[in-house]
Amino acid sequence: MSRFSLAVRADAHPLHLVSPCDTCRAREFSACAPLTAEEQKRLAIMRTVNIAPRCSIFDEADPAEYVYTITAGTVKVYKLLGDGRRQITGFLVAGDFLGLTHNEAYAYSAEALVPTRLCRFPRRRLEALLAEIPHLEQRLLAMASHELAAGQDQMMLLGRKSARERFVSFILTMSDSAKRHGRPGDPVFLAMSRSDIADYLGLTTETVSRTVTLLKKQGLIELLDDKQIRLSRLSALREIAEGF
Amino acid sequence: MSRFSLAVRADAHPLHLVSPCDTCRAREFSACAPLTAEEQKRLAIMRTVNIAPRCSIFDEADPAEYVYTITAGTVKVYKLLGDGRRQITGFLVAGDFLGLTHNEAYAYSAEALVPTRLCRFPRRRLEALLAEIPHLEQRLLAMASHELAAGQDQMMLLGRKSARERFVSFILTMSDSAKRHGRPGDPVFLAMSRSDIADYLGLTTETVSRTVTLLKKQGLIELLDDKQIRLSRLSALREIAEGF
DNA sequence: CGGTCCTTTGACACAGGTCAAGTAATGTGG
DNA sequence: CCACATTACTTGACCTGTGTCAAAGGACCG
Repeated sequence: MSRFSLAVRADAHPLHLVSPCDTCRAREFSACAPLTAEEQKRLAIMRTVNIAPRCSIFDEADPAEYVYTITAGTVKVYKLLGDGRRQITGFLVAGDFLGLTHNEAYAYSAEALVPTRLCRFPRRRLEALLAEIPHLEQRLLAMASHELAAGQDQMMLLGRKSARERFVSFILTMSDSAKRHGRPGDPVFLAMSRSDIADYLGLTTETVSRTVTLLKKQGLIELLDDKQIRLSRLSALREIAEGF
Repeated sequence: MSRFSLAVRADAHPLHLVSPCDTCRAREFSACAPLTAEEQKRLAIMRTVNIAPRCSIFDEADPAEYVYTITAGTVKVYKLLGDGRRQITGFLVAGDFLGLTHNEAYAYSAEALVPTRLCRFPRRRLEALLAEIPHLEQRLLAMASHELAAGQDQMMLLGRKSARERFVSFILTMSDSAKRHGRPGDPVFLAMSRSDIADYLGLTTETVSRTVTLLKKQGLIELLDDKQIRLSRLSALREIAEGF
């Protein structure tokens, strides 16, 4: 393991190149020595950026100058069609990587949902960094392969599931994700608006609203204060999500 | 660049660990020396497998023992819902990688569409290989990142596009992909059945059929023999696909 | 308080699904 | 090479889940 890969640990610098998510234990890297001058110099080109809610981080077709890791907050990633139709392709949280591409332009837009802190790194230099830090690349590959699997689940959701199945799948996924990040999984907290949920699930806000109302009436979920949802009958919800 | 990474070139062995697609030029690797005994021994665990049309390569939830590269033919990758609804998440062709996962089970099923040749490699050993061949991992990361972008396009298609927009996007994507692989892009050849197209686009065969008929009537496409489609008014088709 | 935005609810429309039948393509055995 | 079976594709009639449009609460905020 290269000395330099140790340097990108979470507590050494604002950039979480190694993110503290389920597969990536920040703790693993916390025992290493302080940075050398050479390493400090390289890391100096990283910057912490704070983003207010509803602020754009970058837009589709912008030149892809930076990659980011999210250190706090939530980001939505979306694409637009010519006439303004929107599809949200993912919600990213602390520990997630943003902006990785092999093209010269971003293929999607990214916007903060809540007050968000990012660490940014020039993409050109990251490519050089990747070349010399095999472990970083491994980690990125693991993250990409995880994203790929999640993407296939989402295609199944968008292509074949009913509105009810979509919403139930969504809250179950959010619950699992919260648990993996060490937050409570049962009253699920949904940071995003109805219209963001709709654009993520390929529905309209009206349909999402009606679906929630019906699930509530049927005693499958319970709406608590402050965008929290209790999963009242978990196994029934699981069956709905899997299409039985 | 490690000596070993040269050994996985296309002409040295049936396994295209390095695939001859747009970003990966098999030619790049053709000038290197013959394999050493050590390298030959490692490569001996690769096997060429021939698969007939409609034959399963592996199923969702099967233990993920192998990874594959496709050397000839076409493979469809799909997921099933509890009641049998199907979503095809991709069509893979020569040069594509199949079965990469960080879990112990495959997250989807794979089946040959036409007579197909695969090279398979035990996944456990691939992980070891990745650790010592940085260039292979870089290539995989590039492929994964390309797949990720394609997946987002597909989410937009499934979540927000009409049947007509979906079909037009589909044939344009197939056309581009054929061109990248050095085959003609204008009369597009669609190897898959209507029902596979439907399951890929989140539609029914009937809707696909009606959509094709209408596009034909409107002079936007022309159906030739043997599953070939001529893109008669390319710029109009492009506009439809982008939602204008 | 009064405005703005978000969410819910209702009435209705329509794209695409379902069911059914017909036609073309493909395969198969004699 | 031809009957015949089978599967793939197309077309029609009708239905339904979700979208559209409109309006009425609610929540938040200056």
